[in-house]
Amino acid sequence: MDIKILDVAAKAGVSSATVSRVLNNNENVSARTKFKVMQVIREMGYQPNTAAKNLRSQKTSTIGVIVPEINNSYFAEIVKGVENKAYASKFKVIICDTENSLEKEQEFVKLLLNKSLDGLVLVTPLMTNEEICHLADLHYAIGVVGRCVEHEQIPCVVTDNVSFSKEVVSHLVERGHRHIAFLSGYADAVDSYERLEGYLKGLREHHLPFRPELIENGNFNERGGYEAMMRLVKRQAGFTAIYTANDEMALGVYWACSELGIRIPEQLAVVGVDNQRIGRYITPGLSTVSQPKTRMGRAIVEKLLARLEHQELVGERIVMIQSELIIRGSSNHYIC
Amino acid sequence: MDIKILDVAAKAGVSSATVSRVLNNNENVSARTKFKVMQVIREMGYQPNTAAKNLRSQKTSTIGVIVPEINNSYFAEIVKGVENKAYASKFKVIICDTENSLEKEQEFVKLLLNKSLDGLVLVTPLMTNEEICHLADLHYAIGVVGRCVEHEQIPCVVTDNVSFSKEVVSHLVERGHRHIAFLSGYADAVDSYERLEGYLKGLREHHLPFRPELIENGNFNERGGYEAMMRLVKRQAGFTAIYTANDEMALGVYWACSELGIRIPEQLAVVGVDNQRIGRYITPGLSTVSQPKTRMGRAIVEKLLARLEHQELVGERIVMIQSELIIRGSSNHYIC
DNA sequence: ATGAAAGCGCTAACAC
DNA sequence: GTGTTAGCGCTTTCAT
Repeated sequence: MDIKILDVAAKAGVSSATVSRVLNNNENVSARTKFKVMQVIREMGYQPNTAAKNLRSQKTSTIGVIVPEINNSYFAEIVKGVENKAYASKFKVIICDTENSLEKEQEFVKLLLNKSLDGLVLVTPLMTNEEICHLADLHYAIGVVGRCVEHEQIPCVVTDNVSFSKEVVSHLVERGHRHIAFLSGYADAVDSYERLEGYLKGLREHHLPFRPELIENGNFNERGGYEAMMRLVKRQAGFTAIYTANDEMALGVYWACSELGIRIPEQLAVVGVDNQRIGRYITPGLSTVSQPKTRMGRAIVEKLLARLEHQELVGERIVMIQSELIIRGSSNHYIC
Repeated sequence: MDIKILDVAAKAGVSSATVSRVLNNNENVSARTKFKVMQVIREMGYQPNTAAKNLRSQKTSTIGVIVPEINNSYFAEIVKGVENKAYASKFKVIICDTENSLEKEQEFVKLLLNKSLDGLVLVTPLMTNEEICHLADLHYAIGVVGRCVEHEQIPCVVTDNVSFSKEVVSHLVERGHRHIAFLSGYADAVDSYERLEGYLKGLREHHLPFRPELIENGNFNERGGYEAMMRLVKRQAGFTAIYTANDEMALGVYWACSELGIRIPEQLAVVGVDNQRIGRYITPGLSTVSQPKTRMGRAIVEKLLARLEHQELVGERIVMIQSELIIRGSSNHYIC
């Protein structure tokens, strides 16, 4: 059997309470005793039993993180930030890759209820805001990334969709474009909606008319982008630039253009969002918006751990992370 | 305070032992009692406390997985397999992204010692085989992916580096190549070594001489591949094809070729390993070897959980996962 | 088939 | 500054 605290206590000639105090850096231990105990701990290779500690202290030093798919660089980067920050605070991280299954997500949430987890990070969750708020009402510590949930005690890390989308429009206008199409993702995604909003605000700022026939939906994936672009072209609406709500759809646009013989950027400027690695390798390089994903992960953990420590949220509830427009060949061309 | 097993017992008019039996699907409970207890559990929304359960049963239903970097599709896919399989068996997964820090890796291993984890999966670990074997000697459940550790009780999931490398050579020979260069990763990496071995065996099989001046090291990254290719060319060794130990270095070769005006595949055939997504988008498409990463993750968890259940390893200790050669434009050209 | 009771290994309130 | 001790909430003999 393993060594337990009483074994250490016996060998060090003190009580288990004193050993516990040493382990938990309690003030009330003389330097001499502390030294002695530490020495015995090292000698015996003692490791405090986590389950016993958790049971007694009603804490686990563990948080969960739920992502739709871990094998997607966007989420993997966020998870990295979560793990790194948690590790720095001696917290463990249990992951859940839901594969877009609401059921699996809800199943995982039970780890909060059965006290396997001190807190939970939801990255673009499938659950409704009501469900999330309900958990927070029950005083569970929740943090959300990529969506804004209206609840006093829920910190949210979001991106500045509206602001960078306006920036994209400004950039295109500056290059001489006046007819800019927009490809959204699924209609009900917040990111989609907010990027559309930013696009519209950008147009207004530059006194450009909003033309509904220049809006299409591409479901956030490559094929969807391809098909949306085909529909747009067939409509003969006339546009010289396209802003796609993510890089994936931009790839679909590239694909469509190569089939249709449309030259990028001379005949069509393209700007995406996500700064996927591929964008740097395709020709021409894809202009895009870069979001500091790892930092987003770190930020939400910071908020969550503070909430855990002080029993309530501290500081700003909503953390908006600034993104950066990266201009590459696909939109870096002046038209007259 | 939360509801505990005694509350359920009281309300159901039974003892806590009976409730526990129901929860753990023990045979010795009458159908009637079981039904009644289940009903009360549901009514009260009872959730068994994990820490108490863990403490009492000396198990955690949790495994750890250590990867060098989670934000790398190769490892992310493996983690996905690990998580999916674990979830299917009601196990939780704690991740550790070491960022190639041996220290962090060793720190994480302590979770095994302090009983936070029932088992641990090491993906291309930094630790020495000795360290890993030592843990296994102490009867901790360990699984290794991407490296073969010689220990009775350690299951290993590895790829068929030698065999697919031979296949790559055969493919190139079939296209008419007789002077094939090889770019290895870091010299001490097993993958590097085995791929080199397969390359050499492939040459022998086709009665081609081994020419040491055609071997270079590119550190598994893009820049390294670029520099290695430059050295190779400067050497004027004369070769018409190059096999790089991963796709990353192949990208470096593309880069070098574009600077040097070498046409792929007409003047140089290129084959990589990993089937990174980028390979499909660059021009010409990169021939590569695809490894079923998610399946590797599932496989090691399967082994590990079986080992946990039966207290010892069952079935094959070494699982070799078959890879697939994907031929794209970069090598699909016959030379005379 | 069910209940009583003894811990699992630790922490913290209380006593000295 | 240190020791004693009572649990944390569950599982599992051992009775019955």
